[in-house]
Amino acid sequence: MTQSRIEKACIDQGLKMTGQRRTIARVLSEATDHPDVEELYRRALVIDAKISIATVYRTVRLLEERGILERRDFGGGRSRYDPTDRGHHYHLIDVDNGKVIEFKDPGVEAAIAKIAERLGFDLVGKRLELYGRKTAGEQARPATRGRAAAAGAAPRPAQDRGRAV
Amino acid sequence: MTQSRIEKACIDQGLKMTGQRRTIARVLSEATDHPDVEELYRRALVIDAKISIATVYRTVRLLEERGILERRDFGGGRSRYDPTDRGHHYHLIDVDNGKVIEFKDPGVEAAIAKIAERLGFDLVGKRLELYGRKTAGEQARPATRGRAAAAGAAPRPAQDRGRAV
DNA sequence: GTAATTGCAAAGGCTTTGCGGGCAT
DNA sequence: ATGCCCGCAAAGCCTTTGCAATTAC
Repeated sequence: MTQSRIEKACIDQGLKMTGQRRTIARVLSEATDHPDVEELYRRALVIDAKISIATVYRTVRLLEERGILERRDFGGGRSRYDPTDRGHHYHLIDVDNGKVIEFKDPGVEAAIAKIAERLGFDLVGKRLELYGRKTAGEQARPATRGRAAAAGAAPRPAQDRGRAV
Repeated sequence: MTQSRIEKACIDQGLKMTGQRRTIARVLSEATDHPDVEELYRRALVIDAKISIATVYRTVRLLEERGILERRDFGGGRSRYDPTDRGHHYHLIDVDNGKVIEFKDPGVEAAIAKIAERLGFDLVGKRLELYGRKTAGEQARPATRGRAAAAGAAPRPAQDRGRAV
């Protein structure tokens, strides 16, 4: 079995590679969405039936501190994770199905830089999230919700009344 | 005693005005920052020494549902509240002291609209937050931290390792 | 060999909620 | 009068943590 993308990043960072970390690294490497810890745990369980969720929490935190992961908060009370090596991008969340679309845009980039300068600040971080629904005409059928769709696309948990915009 | 700005909004919404709601409405009307529930509770206690924090939670939630307040999440695990009648704006958080600066900008506004159109979405919400520090030269002295500064400007709680960007 | 890591379960922080009594309309 | 609201304390949810056993280097 070849070494996963994130595992390589861990090794580059000099992290001690345990079986659990390798498992989590693999799950993260294979993900194309923005899973939360619970979902990472579920996926990890498939590979290692006795991994603990505490380990998942500890690992994502470690990876975040090492700059391998970025923690995101799309509302809903749970943090979601995004491998840094996917490059800088923003997110558009489809409110009908929770799907997250990534995008870049030099226009906003420029506008943001100008704002920071105008206000006299050096940016250390920025967050831009758009929430919307497909424009009528190409409206997606709000998928029949038998079982919650693959997480990362899951409808918001009860705790969330709407979203903090 | 004249009726506060937020109290008027509550009445317009047909809400039953209890003493506690009037208190919270007043606190919200007088705030110029983005307090969290704990801070609202502290301020409300000055006016009504026996108000309960549960009531504050219930009230901000109600006001949010009625569109009188907007819930914001600047990281740190607590929601912060922003009266809707202040108008649409974005936020720049000074990472050195937690202060929140509000701003508007037609440039980003336009860029965002263009992005939504390009992706084929109708926006129902958006979030833009910038995190930065004052540009060197006009660098603010990182205030001596005896007691936590007025909340809404409080340094992030321990739970927060950095910020979900 | 030794310091770091893991699993488990308990604890923590923020928020919600069940319940009996009280209050606005 | 009565349905909504309040305070209290307990519970819920996500996340962290203490501890003893285990593991990577």
